[in-house]
Amino acid sequence: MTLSEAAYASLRRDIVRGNLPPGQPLRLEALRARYDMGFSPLREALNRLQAERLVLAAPMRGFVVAPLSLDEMWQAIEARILIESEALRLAIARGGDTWEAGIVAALHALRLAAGRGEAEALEARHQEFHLALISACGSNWLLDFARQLSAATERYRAPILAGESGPRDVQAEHAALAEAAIIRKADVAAAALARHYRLTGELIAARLAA
Amino acid sequence: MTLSEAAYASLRRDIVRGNLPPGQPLRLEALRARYDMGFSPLREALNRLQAERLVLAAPMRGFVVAPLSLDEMWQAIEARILIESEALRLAIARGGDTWEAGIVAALHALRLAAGRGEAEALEARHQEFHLALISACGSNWLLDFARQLSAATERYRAPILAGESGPRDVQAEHAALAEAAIIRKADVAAAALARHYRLTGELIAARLAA
DNA sequence: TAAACAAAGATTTTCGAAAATTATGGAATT
DNA sequence: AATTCCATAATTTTCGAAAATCTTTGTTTA
Repeated sequence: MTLSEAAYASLRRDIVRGNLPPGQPLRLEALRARYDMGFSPLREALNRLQAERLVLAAPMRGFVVAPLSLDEMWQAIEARILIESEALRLAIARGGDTWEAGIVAALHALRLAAGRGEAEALEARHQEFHLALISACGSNWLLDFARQLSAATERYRAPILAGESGPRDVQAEHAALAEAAIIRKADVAAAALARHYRLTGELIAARLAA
Repeated sequence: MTLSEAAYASLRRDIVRGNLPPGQPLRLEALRARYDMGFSPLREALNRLQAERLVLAAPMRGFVVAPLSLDEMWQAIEARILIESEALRLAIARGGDTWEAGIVAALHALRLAAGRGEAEALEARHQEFHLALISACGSNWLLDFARQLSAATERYRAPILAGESGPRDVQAEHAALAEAAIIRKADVAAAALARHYRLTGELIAARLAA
C-alpha cells in the first residue's frame, strides 16, 4: 500500500470515529506529525476526502473536518434510503445463490459480533451486512454512493449511540430485513430498510436533544 | 484560484469532452508538459477525479482515464434518473419564487443558445437548466451526486451526439419539463425527466451500434 | 524454444525546501 | 476607542530532486 492510501484510510477512520472532531482545522504540520509522513500523501488523501464530503477545503486556507448538524444528518439518511432502497430492489431482482449466501453469512457474523460486544468489530460487521444486501445491485454508482453515505451517517451513530440500544431490538430488524430480501419481497425489504435507518436517525436526534 | 484547482478543472474538462480519450494512461510527465505545472497539483486533481470515477488509479502504476462502455452508460443514466427524480420532487415541494424564476431564466437561455448552435455554450446552458430544476431540493448530497452523474453521462453525449438531434425535439422536452415542474405536477415532471434521459441513452446506443 | 533472471530505463511516489498567501499583533492615525 | 497600516509569524501551496517501484530488454540457463 502506498503512503497516500494509508493516509486516506487513517484520516477517513479518524474522521468517521470522531477522533478528529467536526469543524477541526487540519493543519498540515500537525497531520505530518500525527501520521508520520510528508505533505504530499496527506494532501492527496485530503483531496479525496473532500470529494467525499468528509472534509471541506477552502483555497489557500487549508482543510477542515466537515461539521455535523441535525439537518445534514437527515439529508444523509434520506439520501441513503433513496440509494439503498433502489439498490436493494435491484439486488433482489438480480441476486443469485452467492448473493443470498452472502447475506446469510453476514447476518450470522453480525449476530456473533453483537454477542461479544466489541464495538470495533461490531461496526465492521454491521457495514458488511448492509453492503451484502445491495452488493448484487449491478450498479457501481449506487454502491459507491452507498459507501460514501455510510461513512457520513456513521459519523453521527458512532459517538452518540456507543453500545447502548435501549428498548430497540436492532438484531430483529436486521433479521427481518435479510429474510424479506431473500424471499424476494422487495417492497417489504425496502420499507424495513427505510424504517431501520429512520429509527436510528430519530434515536440520535432524541439523544442530541437531551 | 490555486494551481490544484486549475488542474482539476482542466483535467475534468478534457476528460468529459473526450480530449483525453477513455482508457488513456495519464502519465505525470505528459500532464506536466500539457498543463505546465508540477507534479503536486496534478496528483491532487487526479485524486479528486478518482473519487468522482472519472479516472481510475492503481497503486504504483498511476492513473488512467476511466473507460466507457454501454453497460456503464446505462448504470450512470439510471442512477441519474433515480437521483434527479427525487431531487426534482423535493424541489417541487419546497421551491419558491426564486426557484421558479431560475427555471424560466435557464430555459430561456437554453433556447437562445440552441438557436445559435455553438455546441460549447449550449452544453453549459443545458447543464445549468437541469441544475436549476433541482437546485431547491435542499439536499447537498443529491446535488453533488447529480453533478457527478452529469459529468459521467456527458462523456457519452458530447462526442457522439455532436450537434445532430434527428427527429427529436429536445427543446420541447425541456419546455414540457419546466412547465410540469412549475405547475408542481411532480409525477409528470419526474416521468418527463426519466423519459428525457432514457431517450438520450437510446439515441447514443443506436448511434454506437451503427 | 521457453523460462528465469538481471540490468537498464521509465514511471510513480515521496520528501523537504522555497515560494506564495493568509493570519496575527502592535504601532500609528483618525 | 476604533481603524488602518505594516512587519512578523504561521500556513498553505508548489516545485524539483531523490527514493521506490514497475516495465522493458537482453542474456543466460534448462
